[in-house]
Amino acid sequence: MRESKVIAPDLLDWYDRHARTLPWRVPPGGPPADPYRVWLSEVMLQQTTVAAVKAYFLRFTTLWPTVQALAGADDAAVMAEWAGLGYYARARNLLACARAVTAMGGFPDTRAGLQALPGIGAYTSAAIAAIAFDRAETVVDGNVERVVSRLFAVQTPLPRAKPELVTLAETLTPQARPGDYAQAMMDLGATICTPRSPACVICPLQAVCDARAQGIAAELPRKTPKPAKPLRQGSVWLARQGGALLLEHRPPQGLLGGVLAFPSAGWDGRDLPPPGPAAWCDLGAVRHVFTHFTLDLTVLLGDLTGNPTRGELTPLRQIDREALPGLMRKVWDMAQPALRG
DNA sequence: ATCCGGTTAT
DNA sequence: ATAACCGGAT
Repeated sequence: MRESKVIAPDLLDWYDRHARTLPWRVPPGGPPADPYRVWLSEVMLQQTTVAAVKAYFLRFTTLWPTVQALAGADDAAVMAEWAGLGYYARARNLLACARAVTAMGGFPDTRAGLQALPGIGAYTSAAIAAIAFDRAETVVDGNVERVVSRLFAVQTPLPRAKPELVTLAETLTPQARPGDYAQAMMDLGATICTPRSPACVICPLQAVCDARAQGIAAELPRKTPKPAKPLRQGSVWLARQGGALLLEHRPPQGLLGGVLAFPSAGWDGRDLPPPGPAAWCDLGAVRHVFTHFTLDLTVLLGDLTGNPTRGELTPLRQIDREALPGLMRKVWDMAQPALRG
């Protein structure tokens, strides 16, 4: 059992003096912000920095001041305004969510109700419930994970530590001012308890921070090193004869087992020669990321001058792109200009 | 060149 | 359980 901590009073005092002023924020201590603006900003903030979001938020709220207005917008207009922000599934979910909310007469005011909406997951539902509806939900984003892992000097590496960090974070959430508290945690993570060099000397929580006491704040949270993906290289042959290309079924076991593919070699443990005699023309390389490695495959096109040694000649028009694995689709796509010209 | 980060689909 | 989705920061 870990020692419990009380941080909300000190953190809220700090927030009252140092809260960032942001277009979607209201000042600390006052009534909560408009749920529409909280939702819109939180969705934009998913995987995206505050600096990048500001201009988009202003533009969206000018164009569409309410969720009803946004619900009535053309899909294409919203996609166009979102352009440049990235992760475009967010924009599609944004519209679906705006329409659902409009149909139900307004935003749900509970975390569960919010999380049932498109594009709203564990983080965003808690953030809206806390910030817009003053509910004592615990908001855990990357900032909070970092702050909590340091406060309690959690040595378990992420992502395995996630459930432990959520549990610890829940013990810290106050009943009073949960919205300001949530924003304070994120501001602390963004401005003081930063990933690289945390400013512990000016941190309002330095006195209760275990990592600070142990001098390991900058080393936390630990992360399981992503298995370094080695780069492998190989060749794939587009062996042409008349209007047909050589295709083969890969060996039933192992990588891409049993799927249709253009003959290839050099990257999957097999080191085979070209599937027939031809003068090969280098079309360039396709890159494909597998679970354990990144593959650069050199695409070679040639007209067979003799019998193929493996595979089956398949008429071009009979080749179904959708029947190929992703890697081979990339190869197919790259070859299109050459196969026409 | 590498790190960072929520949600959804698979 | 994990990969796909993108752009910005370091």
